[in-house]
Amino acid sequence: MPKKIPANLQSSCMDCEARQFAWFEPGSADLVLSERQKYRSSQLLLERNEYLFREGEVHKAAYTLKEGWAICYKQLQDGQRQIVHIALPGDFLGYQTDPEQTIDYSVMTLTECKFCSFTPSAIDHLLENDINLIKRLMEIQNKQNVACKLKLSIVGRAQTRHKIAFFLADLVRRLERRGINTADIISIPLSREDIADAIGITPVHLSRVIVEFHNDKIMECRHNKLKIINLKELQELAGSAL
Amino acid sequence: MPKKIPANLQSSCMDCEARQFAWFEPGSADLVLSERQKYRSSQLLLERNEYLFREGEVHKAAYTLKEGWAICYKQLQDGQRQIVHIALPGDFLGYQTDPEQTIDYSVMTLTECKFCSFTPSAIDHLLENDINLIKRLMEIQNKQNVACKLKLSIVGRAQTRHKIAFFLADLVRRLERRGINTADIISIPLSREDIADAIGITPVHLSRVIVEFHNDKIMECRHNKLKIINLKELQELAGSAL
DNA sequence: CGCTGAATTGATTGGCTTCAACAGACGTGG
DNA sequence: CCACGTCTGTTGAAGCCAATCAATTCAGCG
Repeated sequence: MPKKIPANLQSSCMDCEARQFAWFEPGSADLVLSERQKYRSSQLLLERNEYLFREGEVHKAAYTLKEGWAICYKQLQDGQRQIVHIALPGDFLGYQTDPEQTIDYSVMTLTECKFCSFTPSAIDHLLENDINLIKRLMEIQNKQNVACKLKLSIVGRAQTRHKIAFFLADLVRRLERRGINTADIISIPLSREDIADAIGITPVHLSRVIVEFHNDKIMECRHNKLKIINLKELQELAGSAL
Repeated sequence: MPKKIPANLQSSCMDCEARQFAWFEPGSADLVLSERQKYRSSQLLLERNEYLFREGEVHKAAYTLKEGWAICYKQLQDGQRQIVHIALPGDFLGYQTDPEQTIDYSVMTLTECKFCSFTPSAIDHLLENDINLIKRLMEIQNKQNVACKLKLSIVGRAQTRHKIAFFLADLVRRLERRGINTADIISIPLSREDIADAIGITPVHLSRVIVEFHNDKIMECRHNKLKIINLKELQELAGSAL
């Protein structure tokens, strides 16, 4: 069950580590942050494997993921799952220009997660009074768009080895920007099935190719631990895309 | 070569058939349309198989496709092509929040095409003075986002028959909304390779499955002509997604 | 220590690609 | 108007990559 964090225990936007990548990014407008924060409706705590919202629901809030990992996915009628995004701290989820519309994907936590939520009226108010927030929101949408087209082209046309390399290289880059030392062993709360569903292959085959990568001294990936051995080669396999 | 249409021959936004789907959509603000039109920088005429812009370029304008068909695609390093969108009249192309950024996809015409172009400064001016245009632009980005995630999930996880059905059903729906009678024979300027590159299979295999569909009395597709025989079944194959 | 779920590994199948040959449509020029 | 070349699309045969099914190993945990 999603748990609302009591108001007196909620943390401030000012101290948020995720802010660097989030809607309320740092900038010259820091003075008005406390003003903005008023419109952050509340903070939410979810356990592992809980849903923030599910595809098909009319779910009117939007969220910034503050802490934890989550997956955004769509489901086909035959039950097949395509993960469209691995959500990391700072990612903005669930925003729709029309809040009455059913949402087109589900968000499920992979770890315990903290979210900051925004109601449509709060978002409206922020947008109407802060041109920088509008621009930033557009930028976020734009980036999501670019990333989605890139994934589409990789999933549609790349070879399996390239798909895996792309997925990992992309993830590593994003973790790096969040201050994680990716030269060490990295903790990754993703199952084989999660990765497979993100790149459109089966977990069985993924397993085999990961062994290949290990033999080729590119990377190791076992027990939710990822160790990049040859980042340069991984990125080359991933393509100039990164 | 792209050809600029002389100012005195440019058509008005007011009479534009594509407007219904475009940025300057009809609405209560029709009175200010002539005001908006001032910021439409110019109109462009392209022949078949010409580029509006190419992936990797710094191309600062954005466009509404007014007439014709075009493809938006990305290219992998090995030359593989993924078509990310079939552009039809009204579609808004090439917009980026940061005009200095290189563009992430190419646009090539499939037929003679007419485009209405907007410079970044014109867009900025429009956005700063018309809250409805901001909202409309957000809505467009949002829709593109939703569509891209849907394509990703189909290309990643659906079976070939479903992919083809989805591609065609989606196209038919969009043509219908543009006033084309899709019960008749429809002219489609797409080669086998184009369709194959949109759904991530080979043209050879596509050809075979199209024969199957013909035998199953679902649709025919030959010589750039498409005839839907059993729309209901096509849509069912395509999935509840539509 | 045994239970459970995930990951690996092996054997087999099959869907799709690849390669190659052929047919059809279209445009051009004789 | 037909011959010719080109390009696109179709068809056939062969092979391979990845999926499937099943058995085994492994890690985590009570």
